[in-house]
Amino acid sequence: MDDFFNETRVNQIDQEPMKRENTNTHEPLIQQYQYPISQPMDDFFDNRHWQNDENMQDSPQDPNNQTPSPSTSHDFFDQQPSFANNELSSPPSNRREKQREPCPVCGDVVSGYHYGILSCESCKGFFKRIVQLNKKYYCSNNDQCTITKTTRKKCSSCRYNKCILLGMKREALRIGGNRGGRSALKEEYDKDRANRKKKRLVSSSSDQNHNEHPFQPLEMKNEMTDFDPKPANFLTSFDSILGMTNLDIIKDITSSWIPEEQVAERARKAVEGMIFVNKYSVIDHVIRMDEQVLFSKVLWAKQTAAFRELSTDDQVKALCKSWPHVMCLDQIYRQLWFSDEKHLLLVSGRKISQESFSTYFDPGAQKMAEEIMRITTIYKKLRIDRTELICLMMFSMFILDERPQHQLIAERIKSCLLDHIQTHFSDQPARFHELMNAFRETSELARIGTEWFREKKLYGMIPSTYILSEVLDNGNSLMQA
DNA sequence: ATAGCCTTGAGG
DNA sequence: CCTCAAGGCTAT
Repeated sequence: MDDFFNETRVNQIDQEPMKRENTNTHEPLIQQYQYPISQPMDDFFDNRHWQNDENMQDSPQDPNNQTPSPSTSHDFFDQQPSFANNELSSPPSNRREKQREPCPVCGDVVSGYHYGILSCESCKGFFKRIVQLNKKYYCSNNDQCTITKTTRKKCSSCRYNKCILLGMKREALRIGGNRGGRSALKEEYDKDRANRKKKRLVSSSSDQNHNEHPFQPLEMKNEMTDFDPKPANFLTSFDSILGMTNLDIIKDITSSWIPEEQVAERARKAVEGMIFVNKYSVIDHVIRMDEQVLFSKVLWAKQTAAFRELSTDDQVKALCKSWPHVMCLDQIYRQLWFSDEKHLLLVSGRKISQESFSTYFDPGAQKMAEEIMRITTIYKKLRIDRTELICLMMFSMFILDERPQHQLIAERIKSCLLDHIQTHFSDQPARFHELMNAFRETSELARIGTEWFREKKLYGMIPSTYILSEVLDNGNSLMQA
């Protein structure tokens, strides 16, 4: 079963990597709508060519196109890769860049691009083994292990998860095991190299890049300029939320938000050519899209000062714990701003009417879909605005971890939300509590969703080739009652 | 199983 | 030619 899915996904990589067209034409319109209820977007969206995906083109695509990966600061400068003996024959800047990169996974010395990211030899070999031999590992520490050069042998499960989350791609392994030649990911690597070069120029000309954070996605600069640049009046980048006002924080997390249309574009590419054959294929379809949604949320989060408060490992852990919440809130966001009360709107734009839930979904998924519809109406009644929803999503990423640092950030986000409400809804003293009540219901749904996901996985209906499945299926203690 | 070093080979 | 990211080999 796994093999079957492996095959289908692996096959896609030999094709040309996906090219992103600029699809940003609608988003400014969308973002103007702060109040979904009074300004329904349905008309606007109903005539879109992508609203139903019957007419999918069969152009090649890369479902894992989104490649988070780090670039770093750090102090491994003095180490020399032992294999860099051809040093003199290559462009010096390029070489030097590689030398000073710590491996994002373990901190060892980077030897080049491997399976999608810059990494060291050992992590390259590790990832290759895992994928080639189709190994499965389990963590006895609730997927909470920290991976460093010295600890990397201790927990293969956490190491592998970290590889995946940082952007290593199983598909980068060749099907036939052919040696030599160029990587299928060459274009990505070239882009990333260009970005790093640009970034180095910028940081060396302006200031020390002492505030560089190690958890930066590959091509992030590109992504964000392609996507949704922060408004010109908000150019400050903060080191820490400690030095920011609540308003700064709100601006920071809302301006990095990746527009729905661009998430949709990515999700559609990921399911191009797939058809709904049966209920299982719907699960497959939805999960494949959700993977893209999640990547977008990761990109978003990593742009924000609040999330950057955490170490790389804590960021990974935070995502592992909160992804069901994030996905629920994102679906609610989609329902509120882009759908109507009668349909569940998938991120691809496909609509599923409430009456046909039972046709498309198994009973568990049906219950969840219905819950989404119900909880959406609660938020709708409250007339939640975009800022509030985005704050709640950020809040959910911290509140599930009991450690003091996480709780502190969660509290801060909460106070931002409170501020926002007091400023814009001063006539509604109960609004904050009502929102938090709705959030509690959303959390309960996320818990149910997690159980559903586990069950499906147990029955082999969610292949472990999915990142969602492999990396993020570990939020055991999701709920505080 | 790990990780350092070696070999390959398409594309520049 | 050369590069460099894939796969391979092997002592630990």
